[in-house]
Amino acid sequence: MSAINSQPDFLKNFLLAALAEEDLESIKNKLEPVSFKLGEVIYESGEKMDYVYFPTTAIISLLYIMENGTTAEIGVVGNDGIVGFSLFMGGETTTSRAIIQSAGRAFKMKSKDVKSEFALGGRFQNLLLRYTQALITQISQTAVCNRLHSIEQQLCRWLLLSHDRLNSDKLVMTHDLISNMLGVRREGITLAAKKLATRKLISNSRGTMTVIDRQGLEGAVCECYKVVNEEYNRLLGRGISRTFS
Amino acid sequence: MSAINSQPDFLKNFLLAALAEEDLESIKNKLEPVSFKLGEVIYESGEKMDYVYFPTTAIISLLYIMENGTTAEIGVVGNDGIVGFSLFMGGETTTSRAIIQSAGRAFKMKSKDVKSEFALGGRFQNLLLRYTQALITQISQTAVCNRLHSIEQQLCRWLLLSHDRLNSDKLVMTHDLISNMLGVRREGITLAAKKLATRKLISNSRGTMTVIDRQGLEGAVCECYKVVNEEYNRLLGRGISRTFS
DNA sequence: TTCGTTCTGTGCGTTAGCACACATACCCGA
DNA sequence: TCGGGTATGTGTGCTAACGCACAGAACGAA
Repeated sequence: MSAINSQPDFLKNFLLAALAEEDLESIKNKLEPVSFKLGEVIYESGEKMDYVYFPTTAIISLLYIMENGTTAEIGVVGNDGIVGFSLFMGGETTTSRAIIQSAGRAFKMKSKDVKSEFALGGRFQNLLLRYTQALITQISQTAVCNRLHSIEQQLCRWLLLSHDRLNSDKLVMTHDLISNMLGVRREGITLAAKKLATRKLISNSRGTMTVIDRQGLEGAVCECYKVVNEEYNRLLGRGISRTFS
Repeated sequence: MSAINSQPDFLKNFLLAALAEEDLESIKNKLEPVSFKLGEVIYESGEKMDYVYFPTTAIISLLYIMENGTTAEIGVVGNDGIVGFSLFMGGETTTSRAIIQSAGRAFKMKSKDVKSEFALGGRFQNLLLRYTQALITQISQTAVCNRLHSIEQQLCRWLLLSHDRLNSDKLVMTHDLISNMLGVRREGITLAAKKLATRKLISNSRGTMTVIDRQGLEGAVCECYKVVNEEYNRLLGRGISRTFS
């Protein structure tokens, strides 16, 4: 699961890493590694889950699908969090789909095990609840951002959210994929991406976008990005952003 | 607190009403009635709360205020819920403001008491968590609705949300207030309201809007309204909608 | 190498929502 | 009863984003 001298892989997930040694003792044996491909659906709206997932390198989008098939992202989870809040919140299912936005690895844990650990009411429960509050902040900010900000600003936000959760500056994603996430037209993304490329903040080639000027992107993004990040920081004691730690 | 033959007032709050007799025993002595005026701010973004609130007749909006002063509603709470999830979720504060959208009454409970009841892990905890999940659904749907639907559809949704949480068909609210909630221009609301009035779904006079044809409104609203309502129903065993019980 | 597929760039015309301006109508308190 | 503040109805551009259509570029499998 890891090289002899390095930390165990599951500690790459910030939530798991935030647990104390004694909490991890009972949990680490219940974790199983799993890897995901781009576009894979982890769960479907209304479907019961058998597992929750602690991503390490994968990024998962929470997507809402309208009756007419159009989609919009409501939140994103990477190595900062956990996929499957409805299990410990008691609802069992949600109205959104969880889909792999960037291929990678995660650790899964059986629903039953999560529930029993959660019911103990200790640090694990506390951490999951605080994370869920951070996710609520992210979803709220998405609502606000959808209402009030331009596609260009939102694209910056989305690129930064992805960049924070990856090790690379190269983001493997098509304009079409991003447009589905942001709930806008593909052409809108092409246009916004070109503008950002002109300003030398990113470069843009078929199927990949590369972050060139991280600081520049942070200058171009709306306040939504920073607000969410500071809230993660406050709630979980550690930011996700590569720059504002 | 109530007439001799009628149920206690606090049971007008669905969450409290959903508790079993024995759960209420320890809680009801910790509730204090309070009444609110339109526009009153219950708590400010980042501010610690001394109380949570179980509304009975009041309606509270959760509002996000941008740096430039523009606002957008991320959720609404009436007799269906509780204001102050951040207390039991562990974050203590949120990034949004809670403001009275419709004057009325509520019961308040001390933070400390909520936390200790929550920590017992019984039905009270379960109910609060399920409610919070329902709120997440509402916030998510707001995000989606902001992205994909017209002002007219959103106005319908907002009128129905308010109508559900009131005893009257007469909603005391100006176009300006609504525009702040929906994060659009006042003129946009005026226009949309006129369209709805032309279709005889509502009537429109200075400072008040009256629901005339509830069913017609439900026909004009986007799917977002129904989705949230069904989710409340599923999670809390009872809908909020006046029609889809 | 070739052919089909996928991704990106671009150019329309159309619409929703914005900013600002202003007229009117209403309510309440002095 | 008479202002003055507040709420509403309209109009005129303007911009962002949309829907559609299509062309070229890059890629990948046969």
